[in-house]
Amino acid sequence: MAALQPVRGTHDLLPDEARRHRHVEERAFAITSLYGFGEIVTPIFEFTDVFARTLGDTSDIVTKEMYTFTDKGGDSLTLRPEGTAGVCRAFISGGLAQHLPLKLFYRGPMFRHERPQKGRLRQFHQVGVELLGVEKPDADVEVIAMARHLLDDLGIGSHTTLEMNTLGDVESREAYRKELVAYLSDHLGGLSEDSRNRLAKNPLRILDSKDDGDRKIVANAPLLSQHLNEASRDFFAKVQEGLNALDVPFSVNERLVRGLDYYGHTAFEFTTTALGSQGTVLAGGRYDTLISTMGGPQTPGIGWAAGVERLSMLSAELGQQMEPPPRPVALLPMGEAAQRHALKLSGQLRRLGIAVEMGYSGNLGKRMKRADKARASTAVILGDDELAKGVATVRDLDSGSQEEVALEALVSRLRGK
RNA sequence: GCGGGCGUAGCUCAGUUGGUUAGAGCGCCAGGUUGUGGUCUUGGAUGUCGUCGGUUCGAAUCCGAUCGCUCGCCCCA
Repeated sequence: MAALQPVRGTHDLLPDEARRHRHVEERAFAITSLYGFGEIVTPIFEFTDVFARTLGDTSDIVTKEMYTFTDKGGDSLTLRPEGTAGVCRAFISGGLAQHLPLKLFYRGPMFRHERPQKGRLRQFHQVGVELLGVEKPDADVEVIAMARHLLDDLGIGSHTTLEMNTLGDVESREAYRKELVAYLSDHLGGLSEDSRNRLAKNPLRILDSKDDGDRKIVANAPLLSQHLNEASRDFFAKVQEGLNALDVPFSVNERLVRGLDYYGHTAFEFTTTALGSQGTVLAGGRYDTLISTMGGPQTPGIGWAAGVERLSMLSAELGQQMEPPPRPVALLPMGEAAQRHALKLSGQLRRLGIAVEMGYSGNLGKRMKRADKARASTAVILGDDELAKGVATVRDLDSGSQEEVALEALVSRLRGK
């Protein structure tokens, strides 16, 4: 037990859990397909710069959570902590600008070196989307509605709520930032240590602080919404109108600030109370400056990412039933001639799309037991007696009734089941 | 990175104020039924009591360290 342990914060997915996990990914893929998204697969590691430059020098991800290592060639590489930076890098290196607008879906493992908790692992999985090349608020509406659609599809829609905010465009944000810093500087003494550190680097984050002292100060702080220029205000209004038109409920949370530097305009977050303190289930926002910052052509983007483990836990806890895998037919050959015959039969049946479970060894009783455990619907007993008569015994495992069926008729008989 | 709780069989857990051979249920294996499962019944196996060290005549039990899990903080999916 102590000898061989998985690396801290990593987790094996055994078949039952893996199935649920896969279900989430497949539904996400299916739903996003309905909106015209196609899958992109990017490497799980990139040059460290890809993340360090884009996520922001002050983000927690960059300062303390990255899995960074030096490879044999001396390059600094990092296991991807999130998906957007890699997708944008692929967009630039692949010269995809000529295919805009681009709707991309991705899924796969992400890595963050932090203290594991319920719904938080060091290797975890996300599904996410990026819509590139559309600067109009229609894109925001579509992408957010799609997120709602997915959560509903997974049966957790009623347990999640959508909060949104706008961070405005660069001009609005800079103007606000100045005023916020001025206000907070006047109240420096009351701020927590964390927040004092954030003041110079990323003051907007202080709005989101959970520290009581900070909250009191923040309560009277100037609001971003009052510093939005007309374009930013108009943009946010259009997003809200669109969501209303689609009957996607939301509330505006002025203190919602995303953790990564590249966001502007729309920021949103679907949260739940059913997962302890890890309440965020799906989150995203607009990033119109990211690609150009990375050295690509000025290209607007909006996207979101969702934690597969969190979605999977939620759908499990809320009792959404998984479709069980198909029930197999169990073949129970007794004797060598029967074994050969059953082997052939298993091949035929499987090629017809019928699941087959073949007992590897043991007497009939043991094989029956295994057939039962495999949830087989039917057991086909093939012994020397039967073979000599040119028949097989077909037993219905639910009713317990059985009959002899001619070998020639066996395949069509089992197919009919 | 910081704080609290917890590590006993494959799983869920019990184990009295330290006292001899460490228990239950479930699961697993075998018999009852040498070719008939799911029910029933009888029996059986399985533990470096997370690890290392300390206190003690004696430690699963007390102390320390360490590893892991877990909950919360920070932050996030």
